[in-house]
Formats: sequence, C-alpha cells, structure tokens
Amino acid sequence: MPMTTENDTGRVNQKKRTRMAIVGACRELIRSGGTVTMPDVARLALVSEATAYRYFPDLVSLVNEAFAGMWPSPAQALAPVADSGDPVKRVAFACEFLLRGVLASQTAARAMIAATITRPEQAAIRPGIRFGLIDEALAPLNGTLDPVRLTRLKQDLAAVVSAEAFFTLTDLARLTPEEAIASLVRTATAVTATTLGTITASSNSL
Amino acid sequence: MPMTTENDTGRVNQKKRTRMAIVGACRELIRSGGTVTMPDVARLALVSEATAYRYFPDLVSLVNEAFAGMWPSPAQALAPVADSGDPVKRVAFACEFLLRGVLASQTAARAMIAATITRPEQAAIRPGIRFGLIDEALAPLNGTLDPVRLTRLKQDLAAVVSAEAFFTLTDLARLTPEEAIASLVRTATAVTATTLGTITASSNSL
DNA sequence: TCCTTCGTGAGAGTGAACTCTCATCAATAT
DNA sequence: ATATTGATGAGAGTTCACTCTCACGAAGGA
Repeated sequence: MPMTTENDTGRVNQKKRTRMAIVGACRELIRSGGTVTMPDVARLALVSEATAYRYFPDLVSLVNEAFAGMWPSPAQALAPVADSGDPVKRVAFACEFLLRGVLASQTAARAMIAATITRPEQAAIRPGIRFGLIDEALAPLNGTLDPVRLTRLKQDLAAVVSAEAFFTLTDLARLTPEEAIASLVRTATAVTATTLGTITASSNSL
Repeated sequence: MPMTTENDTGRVNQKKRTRMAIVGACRELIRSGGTVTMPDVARLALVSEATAYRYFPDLVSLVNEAFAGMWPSPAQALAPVADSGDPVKRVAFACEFLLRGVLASQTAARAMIAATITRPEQAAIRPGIRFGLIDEALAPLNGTLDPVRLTRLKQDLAAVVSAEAFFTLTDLARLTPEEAIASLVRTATAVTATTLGTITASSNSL
C-alpha cells in the first residue's frame, strides 16, 4: 500500500507541505468565486490530480476541509452578541452570520451541497459550522431549558440556519439574497421564540 | 435545423409517442427508486440518448416533467383538510404531504436538487408543487390577511415545506425520515402561527 | 410513384469525477 | 554509500452529462 494520510511515519514534512498546498489552492479557488474542480485545484497546487485524490477521497472532503479553516470559531463569530443572554437574539445573529458567509462563497457552497445531496452517507462529514453556531447561540439555555426540548430546537434550527434553505429561497422563490436572509432570520426567530414560549405577536420587526 | 419539440408540424403523433415513451421510462425509473441517468432512461424508452436530448435539454427538465405528472393537484392533495379553514392546520398537512411524497421518490428528488443547485438559472423551472400546496393551504387567508404579509409568509414557508430542508435534516442532523417530517411540520406551524399572531405557548403537541 | 422532409440512431468528442497501474526518484534507514 | 521505502507523476480507463455531425429510412406531399 502506497500511503496513508493518517500515517505519521515516513516523509512527514513533505506530506504536510503537499496537503497544505492542496488545501491552499482549494481555498484560493473558493475565494475567487469560480468553479472548484479537482483538476483545477491540482493544477494550482502544482500537484498531479492523482496526488490530490491520495490526500482527499473526493472533492467534497477537500472543499469541506478548506471551508472549515475559513470560518472563525462559533464563539468568535458570536462575539457581538456575547453579552446578550437572549437566545432569540443570538439565534437571529447566528443565522444571519452563517448566511452571509454562504453568500460570500456561493459557488463552492453550491458544489458541496450538490455533491453531498446525492451521497447522503458522506454528508455527515460536512462542516459543523452550522451546528457549532447553533450550539453557541443557544448556550444560555443550557441547564435552563429541558434538554429534550433543547435538542429538538437545535434540530429544528438546522433546517433553517442553512445554506440549503438559503439557496431554496433565492433560486426557487426568487428572492434576493437580502430578502432570503431576512426570511430565514424571521423563521429562525419564530421557531426559537415559539419553543421558548415567548409571546411574539407578529413579525413586523423585519 | 432538425426538429423543434414545440412544433406542431410534421410527424405529430410520432413525436407524441416518443415523448411519452421517454417520460414514461423516466417515471418508471423514479418509481423504481434507482438512479435516474439519461442513458438509462433512453435505454428503457427504446430510444437513443441523442433523441432523449432532442426532447429535453437536460436531465433536470425531464425529471421535472416526469415528476409533475406524478402529483395530484394541490386541491386534491389537501382534500382531507378541505373543510378546515384553519391555515395552521392546513399548512401542517400540506407540509407533511409534500415530505412524504419526497420520501417516496428520494433518489430522483436528490438528483434533481443536486442538478439545479449548481445551475440556479434553471431552478425556476422546477415544479410548482411546493408553491401550489402552500397557496392552497393558505387560501383561507385570501382577503383576510394583508397581502404583503401573506406573500411574505408564503416565501418563508417555501424554505420549510421543502425537500431540501428534509434532506438537510436526515443527512446532516441525522434524523430519521419521521423525525425530519415532524421537525419541519413543527417549524411550518410555528412560522404560520407566529405570522397570524396566534398564541402558541409551546410545541408540546408533537 | 418518386422525392423531399425530418425524426432518429450511431458514434465521436469534451470535461469532470474518480480509480488503478506502473515507473521514477528522492528521502531515509542501514 | 547503498538499498529500500514511499510520495509522486503520467497516463489509461470508466461513467455520466452533454454536444455535434452524419447518414438512414420512413412519412407525407406532389
């Protein structure tokens, strides 16, 4: 057997350099906003396509890892609402934060969703950005809210604080990115508030 | 120029037969639950792949048309709640109805989403099943609710009463199909109730 | 009946995602 | 210093979504 990425033996530094070159090239392509294909990444990383596939089983894993390193930690991301204990407000902020990030790397995000949707098995590998943000946003509820309910709320929010939902709104419902963000923030707010039993008469706020 | 599908001239019946054969084969594959590829559809329809592409510009258009004919009209679908004037109840029903349909044709639905998500331009062509159901479910609000708000509610629901959201929950949040349906029905309910100003203390019901 | 029209099939070609094999050549252990 | 190990590259092969060209052959009009 040729090589194993997890293996610490052998040419460790060389492997690290190669891996970084590949991920770096991928990030560059993501940032450029263009299409991210394995041949392109390999070319840009000055590596053969075969080698790229030796480090990452498929494009999804690569884009996934590349994406992961481009996001701040949930805590950093939610710093602006760090002093707020209001879950509703925090969730709204987290939702908007995620969606703006998705908007910035649309093409790559789309490619990743497209690839994982036909391979549900691998989808689990996708970045925990969404879940990290949701967890962080709902942190004030730990110990306060019934754990079962908290888990349920997190699951419910996973479908709303989501790139997929964003694209659904822009592509199918033909909303502008801003409208789509507003819509999902509204929904995330409604879901959270409803679960918490907050009386939200209407959604005029947005 | 060889042929134009819209053209009524020439071998009309032949064209109809060919088209029906293609769509029929596609439906058969969709029902079978297997992968739907153009080569497969063509083979099953006893037609060359080239011909299939003469009738449909791409796989998405084909699957789209095949899907469309497999669903009942929104009115028929919502017949069980036809006598209910409660939008919340109707929306919940519509949501569950759509998701069960998606669940039944998972593979094809996934293929379609994957294909359209990388081609936002063509996504608009996708079946109005979702929007038809939402419209029908909210019909009781026509004239009652402020039109602007009604439109906004419909948009908000588009991201929830959605195959994309369903797959997000099953694939990423690792929910079972039943849990995913329950989650989205809950969310759709919360969104509708919040917009209507209904006081929903909590979501114990599900 | 001949002849034009045009739906259709066959097949080549492109690009992307992978998979596999084989040869190369540098790093490392001895 | 040499032998071995192992990362890498080159390249062929497969499948699928398309695209394009060319030739066949049956339908329909004259």
